[in-house]
Amino acid sequence: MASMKDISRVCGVSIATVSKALNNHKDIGEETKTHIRQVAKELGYFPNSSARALKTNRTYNVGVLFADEAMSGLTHDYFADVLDSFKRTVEARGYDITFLNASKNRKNRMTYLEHCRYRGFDGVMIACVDFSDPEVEELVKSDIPLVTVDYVFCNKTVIVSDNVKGMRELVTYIYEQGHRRVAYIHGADSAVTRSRLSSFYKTAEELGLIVPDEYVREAAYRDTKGAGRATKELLKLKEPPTCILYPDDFSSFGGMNVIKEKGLRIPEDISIAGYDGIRVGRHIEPQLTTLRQNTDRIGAQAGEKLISLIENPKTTIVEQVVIGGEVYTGKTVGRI
Amino acid sequence: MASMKDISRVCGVSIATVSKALNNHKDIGEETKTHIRQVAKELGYFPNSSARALKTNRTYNVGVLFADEAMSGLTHDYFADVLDSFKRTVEARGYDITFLNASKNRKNRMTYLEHCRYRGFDGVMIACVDFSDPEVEELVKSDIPLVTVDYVFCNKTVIVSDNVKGMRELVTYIYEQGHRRVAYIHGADSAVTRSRLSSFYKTAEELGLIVPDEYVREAAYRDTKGAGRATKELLKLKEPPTCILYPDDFSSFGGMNVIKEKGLRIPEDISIAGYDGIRVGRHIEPQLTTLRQNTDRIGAQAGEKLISLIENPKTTIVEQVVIGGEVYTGKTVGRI
DNA sequence: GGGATATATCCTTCATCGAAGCCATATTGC
DNA sequence: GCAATATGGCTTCGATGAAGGATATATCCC
Repeated sequence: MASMKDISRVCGVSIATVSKALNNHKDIGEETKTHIRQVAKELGYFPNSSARALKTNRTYNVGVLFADEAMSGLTHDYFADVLDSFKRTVEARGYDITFLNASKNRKNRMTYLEHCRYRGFDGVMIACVDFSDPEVEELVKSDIPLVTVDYVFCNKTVIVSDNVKGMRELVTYIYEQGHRRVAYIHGADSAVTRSRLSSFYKTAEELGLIVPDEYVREAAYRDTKGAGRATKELLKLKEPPTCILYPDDFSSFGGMNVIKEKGLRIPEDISIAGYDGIRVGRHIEPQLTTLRQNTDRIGAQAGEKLISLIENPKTTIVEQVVIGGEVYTGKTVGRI
Repeated sequence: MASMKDISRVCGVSIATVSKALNNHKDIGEETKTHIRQVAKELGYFPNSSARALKTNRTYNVGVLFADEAMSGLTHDYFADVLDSFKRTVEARGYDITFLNASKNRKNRMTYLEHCRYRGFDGVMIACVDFSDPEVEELVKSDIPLVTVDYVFCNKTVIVSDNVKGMRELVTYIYEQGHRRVAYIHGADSAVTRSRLSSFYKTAEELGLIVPDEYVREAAYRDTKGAGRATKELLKLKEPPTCILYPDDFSSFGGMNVIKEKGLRIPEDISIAGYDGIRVGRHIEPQLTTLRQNTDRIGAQAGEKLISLIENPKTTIVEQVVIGGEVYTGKTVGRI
C-alpha cells in the first residue's frame, strides 16, 4: 500500500507537504497540490485510518449497541429498521458503524466502555438493550457522545418513539370503530411498556371505556405463544373483549392463530391490533391494524443528533426527540 | 485515557517493558509482570486499537458487504439471520464487524476495496450484493481474505446454501403429497435463482411431473405484488396448478392474498410453498410450507472460514461449503 | 532610487500519537 | 567470564500540526 512517504519520495517534497496538499491546506502552492494529488492517485494512495486516528483522535467510526435476547438485535424487525436508517444517515456523513455488543460469555471480554475506548469510537448509539445492565450504565455515564433510542437517561440525548401518543391514537381509532370492550395484552415491564400501558388506561378513561382488570394481561415482546395463551384466556371470559391489543405485531400473529382455531373470524367476530408496523403485517391477510412507528425518522434522527454531538463537543445540547407514528388502519379492526 | 506511557511512568519501567509484560512475553520477570498488570488495571488502561493496528497491520475488524436494493440488507430476513450468526461467530473469536457498504451516492466515496484498505479490515464477508458490480469484482480480485455467501467466485472460499438439494426436497415433498401440477414463480435471474430453477425442472422430470411453460413465471425476490400478479395469471389458466412455489416466503404472502381474494382456501383448494424459512412463516396461519435454509450454519461457517483464511495466510485453501436446508412442512401444502 | 524592513507564499523540520520489535545492555548466579 | 534472565533505547508504523526557514515581492524612509 502506498503511503504518504511514497508520494513524498516520488514528488520530492516532505511528508508534511503531502499531508497538507491532500488535506487541502492553503499554504501549499496550487501546482504542488495538483502534482501531489495526481501522484497520489497514480500510486493508488489511500489514507490509513489507524494512523490518522492515532494522531487526530477521531475515527469516523461509531459504535452501535444493539442487543436483544440473542445479543444481536439484527433479527428484530423494529430495531433492524431503526438501525438501517441510522446506518444510512451516518454513512452519508462519512461515518462507519461497528457493532459494540459482543457476546458476553467470551473470556477476556471488554466492557462496552472499554470496547469503545479500544476502538476509539467517536460516538455510540444505544438501543434495544437491557438498560439496567451496569455496563450500559457505565457507558452512559462516560463522556463519549451518545444517543439512546427509546430509553431516557438524564443528560443524554434520546430519540423516543411517542408511545403515549401512539397508544392514544390507536385506542381512539378502535373506539371510533365502535369498540367498547378493548383488552390489552401488554409487553413485559419496561419503560416502553409502561408508557403504552398508562396511555392505554388514560385514553380509555378519557373515552369512557371500562377496562376490567381481566382485560389487561401480559406477554413477552414478540412472544407468539404467550400472546396466544393470553388470547385464549380473554376469549374464555364471560364478557370477552371485542378487540385485543398486542405488545407488538409479531405477537399478534400468535393471537390471530388462537382466534382462528376457535373458529372466530377477524375482524367480523373479533378485532385485533398490533404495534410497530413491521413490513410483513401489511402483506398478510387480513392486513394488520397497528401503530406504525416511524423507524426511518427515529434512525435518521439518532444519526443526526449523534453526529451533531460529535462535531460540536462544546455545545452540550441534550435533546429529547419524540417521534410520532401513525395508525395503520389495515383490516383487523372491524366496525361495530 | 491511560496509555503504556503512563503505566511505565508509574511503574518506573520502560514502555517496552510494559508492552512486553502486557503481551506476556517470556523475557519479563513474573514479579514485574504482575505489578505492571495491576497498575494497568488500576489506571484503567486499555490498548488503543489504532496504534496497535498501525504497528501490527492487524485490526481484528472484518468488513461486511451486505447490500440489497436499499444498500443495507439489514431489513432482509434471510440475510439478517446469516449476518447475525456470522457476527456471533467472529465476535466469539475477538473480531468486530463493520459495514462496508456505504451509500453509493456520497461524493468522495471510496470504492469497496479502498474502504477496506482505509479501515485495514483483516477480512471481508460478502453476501446479498450485486455480484456483477465492478467494484465487487475489484474487491474479490484483491488479496484481502474474503468469503462470499451464495455466490461462487473462482478461487474464493464460498458458503452456499444448497439450492439444488433444497428445491429437490421441496418439490419431492410436494409430489409426495400427491401434487402433479406444480407451478413455480421463480425469482429474477441470479445464480441462486438459476440453481433453483434448474433443480426444479430436473426434479420435475425425475418425478415425471409435466411442467407446461405457462407454469413457470417470474417475480422479483420479496415482491409481493409481482408474486400476486403471477398467481392471478396461474389461477386463470384452463388447467391451473394444484401447488405454487414462490421465490421466497415473503413473496408467497402476496400469492396467499390473491388466492384468498379469489375465495380459495389454502391448502384445501390450492397449495403453496415458499423458500427461506423466515421466522414469521412459522407464526402465521396456516403455517407456511417452505424450505428452511440453515442461516445459522451458513453464517457460522462464513465466520469460521474467514477467520481461518485470516489466521493462516499461507495455506490458501479455497473451500466451497455447501449447507443443506430442510423442508419445513407447515400447513400450506395439502394432501391430494 | 537604494537599502532596509515587512509580508506573503511555499515548504521543511521536528515532535507526536500509542504500541511493538529489534537489538543492546545491565544484572545475577555460577 | 559466561550464560541466562531481565530491562531499556531507539526506531518504526502513517499521518498531522506547530513552528520555523527560505524565497520572492511589497512597502517604506531618507
